[in-house]
Amino acid sequence: MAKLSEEQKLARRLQILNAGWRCFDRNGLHATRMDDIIAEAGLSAGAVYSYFKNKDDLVQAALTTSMQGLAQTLRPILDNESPPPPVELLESIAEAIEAFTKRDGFDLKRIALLGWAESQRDPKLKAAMQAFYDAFLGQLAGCVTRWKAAGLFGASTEEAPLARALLALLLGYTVQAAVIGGLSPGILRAGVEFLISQHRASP
Amino acid sequence: MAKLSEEQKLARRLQILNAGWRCFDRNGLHATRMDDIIAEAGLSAGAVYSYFKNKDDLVQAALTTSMQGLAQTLRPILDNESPPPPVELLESIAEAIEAFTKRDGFDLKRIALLGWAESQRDPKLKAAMQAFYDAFLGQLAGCVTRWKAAGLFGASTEEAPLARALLALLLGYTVQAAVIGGLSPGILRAGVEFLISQHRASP
Amino acid sequence: MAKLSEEQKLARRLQILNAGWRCFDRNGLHATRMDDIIAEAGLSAGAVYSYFKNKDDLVQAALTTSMQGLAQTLRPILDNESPPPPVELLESIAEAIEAFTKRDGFDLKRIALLGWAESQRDPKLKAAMQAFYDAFLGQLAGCVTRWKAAGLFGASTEEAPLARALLALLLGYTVQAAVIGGLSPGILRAGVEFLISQHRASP
Amino acid sequence: MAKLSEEQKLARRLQILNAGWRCFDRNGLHATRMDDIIAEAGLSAGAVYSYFKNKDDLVQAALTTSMQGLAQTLRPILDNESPPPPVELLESIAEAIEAFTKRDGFDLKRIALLGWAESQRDPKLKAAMQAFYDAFLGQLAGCVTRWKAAGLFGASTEEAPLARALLALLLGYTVQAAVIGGLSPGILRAGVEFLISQHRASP
DNA sequence: GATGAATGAGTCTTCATTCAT
DNA sequence: AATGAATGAAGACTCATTCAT
Repeated sequence: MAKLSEEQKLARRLQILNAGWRCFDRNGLHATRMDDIIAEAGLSAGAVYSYFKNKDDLVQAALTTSMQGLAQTLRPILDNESPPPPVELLESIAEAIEAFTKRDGFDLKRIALLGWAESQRDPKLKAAMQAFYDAFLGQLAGCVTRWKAAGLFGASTEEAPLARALLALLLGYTVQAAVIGGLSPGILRAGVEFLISQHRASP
Repeated sequence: MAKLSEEQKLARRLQILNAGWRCFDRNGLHATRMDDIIAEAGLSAGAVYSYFKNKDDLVQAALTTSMQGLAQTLRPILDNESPPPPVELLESIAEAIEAFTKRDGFDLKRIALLGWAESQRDPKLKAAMQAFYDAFLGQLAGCVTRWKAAGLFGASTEEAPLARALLALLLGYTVQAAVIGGLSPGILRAGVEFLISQHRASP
Repeated sequence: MAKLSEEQKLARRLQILNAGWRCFDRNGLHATRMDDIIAEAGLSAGAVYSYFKNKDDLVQAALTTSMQGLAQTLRPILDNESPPPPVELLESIAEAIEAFTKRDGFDLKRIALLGWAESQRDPKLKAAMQAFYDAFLGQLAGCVTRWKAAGLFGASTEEAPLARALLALLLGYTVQAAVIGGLSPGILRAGVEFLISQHRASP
Repeated sequence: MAKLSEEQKLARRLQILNAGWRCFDRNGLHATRMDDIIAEAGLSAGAVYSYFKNKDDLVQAALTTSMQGLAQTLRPILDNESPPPPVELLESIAEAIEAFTKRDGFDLKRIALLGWAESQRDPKLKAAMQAFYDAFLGQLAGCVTRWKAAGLFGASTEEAPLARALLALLLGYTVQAAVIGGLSPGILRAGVEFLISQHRASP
């Protein structure tokens, strides 16, 4: 049989990854059997095992590929030299997340939940996850710095806690979208706008 | 072995639940073997199985008991007739969560992550989870109503989106605490305070 | 607690045996759990085990007691000095079997089937069964001898094969009654009468 | 391991069935462990489970395959347009049963007893068994009809009861062969011949 | 005597992975 | 390169029996 080109290999790998995501979305990481993924991919066991060393390898790839893709998607928004105000930034990140995670037959937000759970017991995954979120926090902190420079926040505003709060909103958005449903970037934005609208004692 | 009193049975059940929580915290829901829990509980297989029909039953109980306990813990805070302003409310809820979830040998926040993941594939659990969070959202919306009555928010403030945002902050707090670490109720509070401090165009 | 009289003990034993028969009838020998019998008898585990050494002992007792009871029931019919002709004898034996085996909540004919199956793997039971059927065959052979003496059969008639055929009819009656249903002593009698009515070449 | 042909699969299935029959013959349906069958078949657990869903499935197959095979074996004898007289028919059926059931390392007559017992608690098996015996009875009744047409029996002879009696003889033959031993088709034939030889009042 | 909670060896079944063809 | 049959270790659960109270 003809040798596969590098390109074909990558496509095949993605095909398996997609099958994995679909299965994981449906049944979780552990309850999904290799046979499920094999059947969903429409390949043979041997074929799948020639692309991934074992189940753990495939799980890692499914999770990290997802994270890397999201990081790449969010980069232009987060690295924006003059980021829009928090509320708008949050909404556009949420919309980017939504666009990136909504796939045919699965939703990467749901996969993210699986990844968080799995990271509790898998140190390698935990490290990857921390690196991803540390970078995310760093980018958010950068936005805060630029907001301060632009006069949107006072000089005493600390980057780290605010970045944490912003990340919390996005993470909490993801949990609600996956577990409860009924949430959209617009609603999140509205909620945060209402929160900020809290009456303050005049100076 | 005399007939066990209802009280003794409950204590034994809790003993098994604690063993389960410890094991789940350590190794996740699926990778934890019944034997792990049995050994951790210091009982025999038969004894454990006389309190829980099967592994799934124990998992359900571990997850729902945890949710119910938290709901009960938060009730006085959330049903407060004159709730403190958002920032303080968030901090005190986060502190209550912290106090409730930090256990000997495990952390129920980590268990919550496992529950979210599991709820993706278990409809019964998903329903329980939705009921829990719907109630939570309802209580938060109640706080918003009372804040509006107290003049803290304008009349046009909508309860639902704001409740969603507040829940997102708490959920995101939980994820960060479990997955990244380095977060405390105080830091969350500070972050939200900074967020609210955003300069606004004067009216 | 007061000491039980011999009589009470026997009654209690029979109570357990009845529970056993009911359970065995419902679910077979092996699929019936001791707990089933214990619950059906309305006793405690300890109580049952004070009457029967273990499950095998109870099974043996259930099976042999049933056989002994039937042997005793059939004795007057089989030891009759001037037995009625074969067809009538068969019908009255079948009727006696019917009367003996039809119980409240179970049917000892069905238990007999379980016993035959079990005797394939339990040498002790097999021996008991062979003794029972050997005695049965002996009694039937005795009837044949008396029929010959009474001129009902020719002198060349052999006892053993005829006894075997008669026993086969009764055993086959039992199987059909238990497995297919729709059989009664009267139908069996009619069938054998028709069989005997076969036209013979005149001498 | 290339793809197995349908033929190879059937052979493999039969190999497992044979192992099952041997084990069941030796130790009964319930006391036989899957590991016994697996070892007897010389396969791995997984291999056996790829041919039979579970133990119950294998038991069903062992029992029904046996019945189907017997039905097929007896068909030419039972559907014979001019059946030999009852005594000869019985003998030839018994001989066919003997030839069909006597296998290498087991005896399907003994398995039949296990099947009757099991059918008491398994509705699916009970239905299969009833269908099998109903067909058998129908074929025997057909023989009676043909005997009547041939003048061997009077016009008033009823098919059903006679068929029942004939079936009883064959079933009783099976029980005796399996439980007591010492019976052969020839002895059964002799017994029935003696039974029919009963002196009758001349017309 | 009676109870019924506890034990733990024993079974069925699954599923990740391999490798002969 | 590709296949998919075979492996077998691992894990959930049951149930006969005991014995402390």
